[in-house]
Amino acid sequence: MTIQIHNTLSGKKEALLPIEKGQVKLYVCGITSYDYCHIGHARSALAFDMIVRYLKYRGFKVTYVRNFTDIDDKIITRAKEQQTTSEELANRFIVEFYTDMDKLGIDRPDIEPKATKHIDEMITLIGELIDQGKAYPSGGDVYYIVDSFPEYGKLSKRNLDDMQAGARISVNEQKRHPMDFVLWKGSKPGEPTWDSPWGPGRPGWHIECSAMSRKYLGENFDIHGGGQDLIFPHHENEIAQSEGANHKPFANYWIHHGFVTIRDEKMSKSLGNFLTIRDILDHYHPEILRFFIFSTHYRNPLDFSETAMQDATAGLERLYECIAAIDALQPLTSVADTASVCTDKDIQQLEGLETRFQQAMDNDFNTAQAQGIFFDSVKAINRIRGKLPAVPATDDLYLLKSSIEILKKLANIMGLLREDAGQFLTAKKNKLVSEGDIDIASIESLIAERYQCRRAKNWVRSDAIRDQLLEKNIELMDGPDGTTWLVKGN
RNA sequence: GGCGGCGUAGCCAAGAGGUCAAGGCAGUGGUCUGCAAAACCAUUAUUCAUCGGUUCGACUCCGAUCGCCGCCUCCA
Repeated sequence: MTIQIHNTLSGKKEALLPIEKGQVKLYVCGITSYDYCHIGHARSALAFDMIVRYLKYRGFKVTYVRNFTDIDDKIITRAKEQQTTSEELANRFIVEFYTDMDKLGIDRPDIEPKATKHIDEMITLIGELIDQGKAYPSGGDVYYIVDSFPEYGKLSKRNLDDMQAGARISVNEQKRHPMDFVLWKGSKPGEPTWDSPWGPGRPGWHIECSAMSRKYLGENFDIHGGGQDLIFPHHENEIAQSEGANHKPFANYWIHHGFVTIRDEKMSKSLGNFLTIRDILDHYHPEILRFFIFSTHYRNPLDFSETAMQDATAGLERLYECIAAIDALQPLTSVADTASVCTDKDIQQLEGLETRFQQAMDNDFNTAQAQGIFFDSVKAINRIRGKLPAVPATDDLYLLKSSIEILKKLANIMGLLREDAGQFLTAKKNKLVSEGDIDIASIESLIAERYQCRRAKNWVRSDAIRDQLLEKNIELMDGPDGTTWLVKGN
């Protein structure tokens, strides 16, 4: 069974057949570094983190390149506002980016090139395009001749005529054709600048990815990815530049993930409806964000809301509760000749876990379906656990423990279930207590008092204590081993 | 206006030409409990926006209609 990937270029799912057997070369457009990252950036980083991990899990060697755009108009403008240099600003937000990525537990790509470190490569590439008559200098800028690339529009499925019908193409006297796009921008006084054969300036946005992907992955490589908003013009232009210069297919597969929306609208600075990664991480454990993001297929829009995050919290806790319960089973109590309590259905369910997971993930990285499979397994595990006698059969115990190990291994591809289950659950409790207006000592002392009341069958006082704590959002649970408690809410 | 996508139970969300339309949340019933809570188990769509067509058979393919979203300008 091969991995099927939805390829934006063909609009269809295709089997992943790398250029070099067993080796996948992946280029992903990273951030423009001028501000804190929002959850849309998180989705991008998380999606490709998952994809890379899955490819590795399936036995591929992966070379993963993700760039930093550290020079562009927004950076220059923002640096001016903050009375600093573009370089300082860009570097500062790269550090902040890493802080967020580390908190989310995202692995570093193999290569993370910065645009400003590859000006020479870009100048070389622009020179090649000019030599081939596919670009022209004009007024200190250099433009790409879109008419020189007959396949222009093949990725975004549009043609030059359609686009010109749209009224929003900016008029620019320097351009021969309104859709020609800039490869090199002449610099204005006070702007960061590099020397070039066409005068001082800086690179256009699209050229960096063509130049850097060629340097690190070659002229033709396997997968190129990014957000859906990059399809046009960014990736379309990259294709025009790279295939125009190299006369070879550029990326074989294009993967584009969907947006994170809020109230069904794309997050954007102009609408002011964006949330930064750290906004979220202030309130939610990183795995909750991951669980939420992977609860939908990567190409679909994902609507952020408190409710959705609460659902994600509940779902993730269900998984952790299951693990914690199995962790708590004592392996030494098992005896070989105890009868098994597992039904064939449960055994089949658990033994099929990894295969079913692979089938889901092979199908264009369907994490939503994969999560469903986790829950199927949890249900089977809980069902068995519920029937377990005080001295369970060795085989049953082994099945439970090994299923949990597989579950954790597979969930790890999405970066989930990495924590110790007990710690995950108590950490949350402690956090909630610290946010409330009662401390653990008072809770414990009231529970101790109630214990005495309950022994004396003083239900009135005992219930009063319970209600008193409930007002503070502390819920009591009487079990055979004493009373435990939790904090209501999320 | 052009192009692309989506519309599945109260909410979120998979699936896919033909046995029961995954799973999560919420709801309901049960186990447990002094009563609860939590947890666990069970259960919840004769139906997949609407209308036509293709087919022995469609939620899944085709066409139209309605609604929503995105791109066409920087954007993950």
